[in-house]
Amino acid sequence: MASENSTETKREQRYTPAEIEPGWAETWAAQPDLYAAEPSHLEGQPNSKPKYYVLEMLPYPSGQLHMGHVRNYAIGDALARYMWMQGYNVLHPMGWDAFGLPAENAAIKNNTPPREWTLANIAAMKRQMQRLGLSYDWQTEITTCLPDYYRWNQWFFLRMYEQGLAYRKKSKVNWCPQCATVLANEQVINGRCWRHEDTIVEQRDLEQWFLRITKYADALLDGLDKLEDWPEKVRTMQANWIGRSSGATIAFAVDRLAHEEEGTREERHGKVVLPAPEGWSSGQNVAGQSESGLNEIKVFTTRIDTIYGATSLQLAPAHPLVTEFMKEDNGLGREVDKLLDEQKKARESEDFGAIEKHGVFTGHYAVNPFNGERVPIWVANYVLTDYGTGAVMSVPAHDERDFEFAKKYGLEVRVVVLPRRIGEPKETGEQEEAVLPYIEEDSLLINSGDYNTLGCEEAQHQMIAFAEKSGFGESTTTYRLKDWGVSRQRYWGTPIPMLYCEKDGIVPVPDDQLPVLLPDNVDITQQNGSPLGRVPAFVNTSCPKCGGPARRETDTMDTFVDSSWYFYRYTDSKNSSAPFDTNKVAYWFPIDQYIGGVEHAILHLIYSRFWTRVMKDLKLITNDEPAQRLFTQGMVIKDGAKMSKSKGNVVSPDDMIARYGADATRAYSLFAAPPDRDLDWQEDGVAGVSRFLGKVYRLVMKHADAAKSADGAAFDPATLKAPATELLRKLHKTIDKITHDFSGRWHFNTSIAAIMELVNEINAADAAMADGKVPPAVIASLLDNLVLLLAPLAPYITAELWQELGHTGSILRHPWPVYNAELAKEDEIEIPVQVNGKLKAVVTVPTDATREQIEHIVLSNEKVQKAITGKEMIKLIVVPGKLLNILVK
RNA sequence: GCCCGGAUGGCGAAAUUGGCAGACGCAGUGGACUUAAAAUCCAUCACCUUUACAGGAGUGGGGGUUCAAGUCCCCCUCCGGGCACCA
Repeated sequence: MASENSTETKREQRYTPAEIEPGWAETWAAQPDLYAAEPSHLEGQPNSKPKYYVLEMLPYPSGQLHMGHVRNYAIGDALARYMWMQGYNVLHPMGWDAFGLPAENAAIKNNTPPREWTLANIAAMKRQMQRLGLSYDWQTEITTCLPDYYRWNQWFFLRMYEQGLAYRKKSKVNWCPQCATVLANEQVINGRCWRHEDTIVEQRDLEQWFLRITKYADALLDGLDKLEDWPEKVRTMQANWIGRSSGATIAFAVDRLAHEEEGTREERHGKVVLPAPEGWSSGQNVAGQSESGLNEIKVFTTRIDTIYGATSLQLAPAHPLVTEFMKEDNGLGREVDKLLDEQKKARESEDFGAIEKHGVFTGHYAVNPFNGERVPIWVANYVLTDYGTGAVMSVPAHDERDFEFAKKYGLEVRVVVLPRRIGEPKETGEQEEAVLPYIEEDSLLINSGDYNTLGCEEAQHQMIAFAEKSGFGESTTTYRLKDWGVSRQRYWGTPIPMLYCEKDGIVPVPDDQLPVLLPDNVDITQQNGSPLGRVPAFVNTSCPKCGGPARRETDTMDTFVDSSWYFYRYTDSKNSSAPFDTNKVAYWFPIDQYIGGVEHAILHLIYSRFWTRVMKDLKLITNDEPAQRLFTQGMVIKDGAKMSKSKGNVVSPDDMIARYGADATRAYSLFAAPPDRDLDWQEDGVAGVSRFLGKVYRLVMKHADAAKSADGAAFDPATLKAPATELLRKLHKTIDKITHDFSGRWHFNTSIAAIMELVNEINAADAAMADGKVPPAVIASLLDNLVLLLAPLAPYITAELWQELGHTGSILRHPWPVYNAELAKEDEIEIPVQVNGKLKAVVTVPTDATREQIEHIVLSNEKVQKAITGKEMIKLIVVPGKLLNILVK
């Protein structure tokens, strides 16, 4: 009988997450208000709490959470729970980035409509999230593929159209043959599609809708400086992507007479800078002579100060003037075709930095407006068509690429800038060769007419001013950033709310006709353009202006439109008359903490910053930036590689939950590495964390009755003795540490390690607690606080134990433990003693010992004595509270 | 090529300001409990020499500053990520 009883007790105290967790998950799901924020209108009322908006990036509903999600959400959830316990009004929402190509692919493959497939996936993933015990307020949930969300995409698009920020143009665009659609520049990585690493993106001439993100290029770049709480890495990546560079555009007149004087192109192979022809003079207004635009070549340069050293011009093979020249010269045409081909190959190769420079002389000359010299015009494969003007002035002496090119083709290298330290310009040729190309800007000009002896920077100012005054040039800023192409020739996206009327041309859909609904039952194939174009009932409509027949735009929007503003919608997700209430956004924004993967550093994070600035200009919001702080967590890897189906190293969250429980799975993802670092998933480690949770469970269960017997009474610290004092000291040191971890570095791995230490120490005093040597009030304090400290990291077990400790109500609403410095104070500290820098002993001294007392204790220590006997003491270094170092000889 | 990370036991990692390197956990080894297993608990181990005591080396490599360096300075190697003929 007795033995059966004890078996019973043992079973009861065994930690079995499978018995604890599902019940709580159900309880929580049945309380929709549990994680709801207080409404923003309570702000300013007595007792109103400070707001805290913590957000994890919304997932694409693929159907399955992966460990990367789990890690991301475990971090956000821990923070949300901690902030609740700290008394904040927390907004912690979740939603679904539900448009996108995988739904269409699944539709083609499984014959399931994208909508059905997507909604089923959402339901499945939502169940997984609830099983993980994540504290989302599902009442604010958003699903971007539903009309009540995407109608606002259309609404914003119309506002941008009104502002001239959305426009249609024909241009070369990136086309992924796999996706059968156009891609934005941001979605092309090394010439390949961001979804299909092996697929080379083609260039196609198409008419497309663009959003004028370039208008905000300066604002987006300058704004980065204020985002101090964003990772440096992300800010750098965005700055590089925007790629601002300032310089000047200078027009060189084309002298098309030259070749008539001097034989064939090959014979004149442009090695020499010819003297200026009659009638050309420095500073001549060449722009005025141009009619077709083909009588001049505009070059963009950041180094106008080196223009006297320009010994040729280099045009991109696709430059209009080159096309012109090719018409007159078949030989040139063939060579240019080769260059074009090389450029295409370069775009498609893995590392296009390695391409060899080639070029061909056109046989024509242009005139340098500064010194009137004729310089040969070349075509070169390293000149890009779509950056700057598609033409550069080549200054071999002061540019690495130009130097390499000039050496190869025997073009003149003319030095026009010298380091300040070289006072004597007449260096020997060899020495000059050795330092070329010389690209430093902290230098002086030579061989540059009126500008000799000026510093580079000063020369740049003066030369630009002269060019502007003379009308052949101007100060120019260029960007690498291009406007955002948002048209997609796919079905599963937001219809672009535009019409084409024969009479009125492009006509926007009026607001009162929104949303333009995405039709169901569409035949999705990836041939012959947009699937919507094959739905007559969708395409054919009437013009709101003239009432005549009109055609709808059949392209849909890039899915990155959806995620550009979704976090605003959470604050007012049910609003049917506006995307959101401006006042609600004003209360919640900016997001206090945004958490997600670094892979969105350029895509989502730059688009949403752009959208925020547009919305501010539309007076919808008042914040400049969406998120105050950004955190990018590391990847979850397995066996040193990113988890992927093809590698067969995928660990399923469901599997982990089934075996170890959601708490252990989550806690392990926080314990195994600091959150910003990559995490190598080791199942033994999950088992270890599970063992730790079991220890906590048994510890609390064993002493819960003792704790409850205190009945809420406080203890008097003055009456306590060891081990109670020591346990309380450890407890308060742990409280201090974890509170710091949450507010600062987020090293939850060390937070959990600290709780492990605490548990180990309490366990070591198990006998004393069982014998009643520790007052019940102290036991209650230890266990209550232990559970509270663990609550943000392991919600299920702490909810269970909180109840077992006799508490009612959600542990989330219980205040975070308060650190008591008095209880944490040490009576004695251990001080390491070094002799000549080598550790010889560790001595224990009272915390309040004087320097003399410490020296006395140390010098009378046996081990120290042994180490210094017979030697002469030179110096004694005492670092109070830290260390003591004796130098002997 | 340029910019940002990183390199610490068999493994994941810790060391917040220059002050006991390796906390915490995993794995390993030995033991207790058990008919047995699971679960749990205790001990042990972290590299070299040594049975032990003890000693030595040691935070990717080389140099430097300092009483003292994983931490600061200089040079180099390797790994990860980003950018890349951007004029």
